Amino acid sequence: MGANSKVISIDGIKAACSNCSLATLCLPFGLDTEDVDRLERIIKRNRPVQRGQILYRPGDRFRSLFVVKTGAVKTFTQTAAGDEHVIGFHLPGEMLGLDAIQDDHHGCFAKALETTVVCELPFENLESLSASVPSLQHQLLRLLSREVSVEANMISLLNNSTAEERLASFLLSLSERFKRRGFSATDFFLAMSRQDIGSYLGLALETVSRLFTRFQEHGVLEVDRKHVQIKNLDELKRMLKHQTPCHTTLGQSS
Amino acid sequence: MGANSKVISIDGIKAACSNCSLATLCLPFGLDTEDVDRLERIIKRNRPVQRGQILYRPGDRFRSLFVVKTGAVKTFTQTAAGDEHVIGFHLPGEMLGLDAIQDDHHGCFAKALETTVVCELPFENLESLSASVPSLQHQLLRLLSREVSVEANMISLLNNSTAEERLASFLLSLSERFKRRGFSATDFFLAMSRQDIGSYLGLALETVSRLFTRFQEHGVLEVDRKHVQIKNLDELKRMLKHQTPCHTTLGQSS
DNA sequence: CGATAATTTGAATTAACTCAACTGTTGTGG
DNA sequence: CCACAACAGTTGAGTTAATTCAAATTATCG
Repeated sequence: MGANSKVISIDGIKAACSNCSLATLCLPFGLDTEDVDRLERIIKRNRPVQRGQILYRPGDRFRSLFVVKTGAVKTFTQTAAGDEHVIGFHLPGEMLGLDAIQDDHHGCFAKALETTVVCELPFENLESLSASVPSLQHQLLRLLSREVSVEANMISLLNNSTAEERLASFLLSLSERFKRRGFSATDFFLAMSRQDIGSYLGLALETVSRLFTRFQEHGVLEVDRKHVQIKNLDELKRMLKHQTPCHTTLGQSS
Repeated sequence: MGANSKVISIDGIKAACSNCSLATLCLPFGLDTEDVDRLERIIKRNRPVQRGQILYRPGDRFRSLFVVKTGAVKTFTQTAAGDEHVIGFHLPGEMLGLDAIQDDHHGCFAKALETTVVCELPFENLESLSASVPSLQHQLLRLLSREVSVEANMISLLNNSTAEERLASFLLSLSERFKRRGFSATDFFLAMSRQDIGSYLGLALETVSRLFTRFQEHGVLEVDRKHVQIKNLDELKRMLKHQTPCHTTLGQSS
């Protein structure tokens, strides 16, 4: 950490927010060159996390926020009985750990769904830097606020939608998020299992499976295991038209 | 606004965070006397809002955060068809508007459920003050983070609980919140309708009504219209024991 | 006091769940 | 490289928790 930005670190990769394709989706958004430079100096670039590895677990001391650079992470809790409750999925450019600022400890698990690279932002440093960089403070507050909004949309989705609408909403959310990161909005791979999707959407995994089948039968999707192709984006959108509130931000997880 | 703290405003009431019984639940928490003083200077103390009045609506420019001093506020969206989806209930000491920082506009309605007094915190002032008062910045981030956690718990509740568990959780949340504000934890009045509760918990209002009846039959509650007495707190807690995650903060709204 | 709104209660319906069996995929060791 | 085990996903059938629709009852307010 704290390496001068001109020095190339041992593994040949530095944090380099300034070159990062995700910069406009991430904390550096709205910062000028000099401020990005200051931000870079506090970021730790971690080595890749392998599929199945845990980033943090409940009770862990909260030290850093994480941003997914590549790969995917799921956050979840576990009951005494041992079953998982998925809270969210985090794709490149999305931050995790925001819920832990509150009481200095993490309250859920974060696990890599595939080989994943994250940026680590030591929170104490971030906080003190924010105090002297107004645009960084603002962006941090915006990120938190965005998380609140996104979760409120999720609550609304769970309260007022059928299984079909939930899955449609989930797929559209993924589509949007991939698109914004420069990937195809209609052809992508799911990093998570049917079980995970079901847990996230409050549905039985069998229901998720049946819905994939039905969507395919109706020509909305082409599904082959983890590979999803959206064949009729409009129809997918139409599925949740009627329950749209005032101004919708599709229920995404981070 | 910006009145010198020694000057008594026209209606004889000043913001007076320093004397406020809610200070430890609110933004001043953790601030020293001098910093609280600075905070007070940017707070607008508004006249009471009557039952049914709107504090803000979707599309309104976001200018201020609000803290409920007395009374109760509900936040909700409305579909094109005109039905409400309740997002949360806000009791004394709880903040609202945090979701609007994100895009500078409110995304939901905030309506007083009864005669309510709120403190208004102009966000621009709050933000610039935060930059120079580290403990205020920290407390603001904590509040946002807390909101994220609370909403995550709500999502978990909606995903994994029966109607009975949801209502039990809701009542326990109210109980906790009243208790912390120095009111009775077992004897209180509901500011919201069965309809509102149902909308908030993702249940039909008839289901809520039936559950109140059942809880009463089982000796858990004594219910008379809006008046609720918890007769068996332990039993209420037992209802959601089995689904408890790692460390539970009961699903409250703010 | 009468009208409108809120709540309760009943009966029938249904969306999603659970349980169960089967199929396909992936990874491992002989 | 194949066999087998373990896991992930699909499909079917019966069950159920909560819903919807409907009616009756009880507050609330001008």
